[in-house]
Amino acid sequence: MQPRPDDLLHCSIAATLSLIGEKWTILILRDIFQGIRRFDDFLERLQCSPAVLSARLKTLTEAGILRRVGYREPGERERFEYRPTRAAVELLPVIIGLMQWGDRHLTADGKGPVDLLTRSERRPVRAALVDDQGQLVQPNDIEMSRARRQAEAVAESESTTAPATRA
Amino acid sequence: MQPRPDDLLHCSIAATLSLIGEKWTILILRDIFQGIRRFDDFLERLQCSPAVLSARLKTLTEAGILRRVGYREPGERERFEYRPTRAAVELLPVIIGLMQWGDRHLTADGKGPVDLLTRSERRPVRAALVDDQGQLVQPNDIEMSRARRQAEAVAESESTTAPATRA
DNA sequence: CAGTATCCCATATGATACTG
DNA sequence: CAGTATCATATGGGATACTG
Repeated sequence: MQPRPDDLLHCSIAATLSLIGEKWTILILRDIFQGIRRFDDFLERLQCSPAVLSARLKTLTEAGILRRVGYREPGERERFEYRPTRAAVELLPVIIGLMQWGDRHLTADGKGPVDLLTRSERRPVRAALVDDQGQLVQPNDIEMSRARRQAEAVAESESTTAPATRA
Repeated sequence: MQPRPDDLLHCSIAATLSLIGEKWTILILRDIFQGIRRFDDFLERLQCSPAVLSARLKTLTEAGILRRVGYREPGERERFEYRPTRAAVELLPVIIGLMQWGDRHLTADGKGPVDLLTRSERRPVRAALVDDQGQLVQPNDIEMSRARRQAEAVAESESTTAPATRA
């Protein structure tokens, strides 16, 4: 998915989507977080063509989101698997956020077919917004505005404030 | 973006993507959260064709993510604007998650062009994973597994556990 | 198993003109 | 302003065959 070049420079949302916004990419990451590691296993779960899968895995690997790791089981030839990197893990709020939204808004009972629990204490997990102290933030207490960094005191005529979140 | 029908039923991630996974949809929501409300303003910022914008706004409205509201300024004819609903606000972890990932991984200095602050105390905001008590959860403390509800005690031969998050 | 290479097609999109 | 209509094009993706 390629937005206009201008957006790629000026908007991290567009830039990220240009990397992981293709049709199958997020579903590959979903599978990764469910433990899928090998080409044929992805293929079976996604039901996409191997060419597409190959291309997406390559993009994800080049972006540093997956690592391609060779391994060899005793007596077997070398195989490869794809593992999540830290950059992949940092996409979890996005992926879990998508899942949670679908659970709430697109199912009859508001519950989805996949559970998320902490390993340690088996507590339910959800994506949320927090401040720099880890305290939950109410969504309509948020203001999204253009950052003002160094040399940007220029072009002051344009409005830089933003009305922001209000349902 | 239409994944295979099977996924729509069994995966909330795929289901949500089928609604908001199109090329411009998330960028429309980005603009919504920056206060954009009117057709021509979206058009100018997105630089997409009016037909596409129209279609996406329709999808978002039908999905209950936006509301189309008529208004009339004194002496003017009726105009329309699009406002976020609660369902839109619940997508913020996804949108902010995308932005935050791009800020961290796709910029030189790790900082993006948009700031997120709480209105009340002007603290930085980020997307994160929390448990049911609002406590932060470490990403690799998470286990994603098929929920076991009512009649699913069948088909026990298949492995239902998942290795999950490990970089 | 783990991919790559082709071919073809559906459709999303860009460009543009038009309407109330 | 707020869209709808039309047309040409690009490209993502499905199907399938092939390779080390």
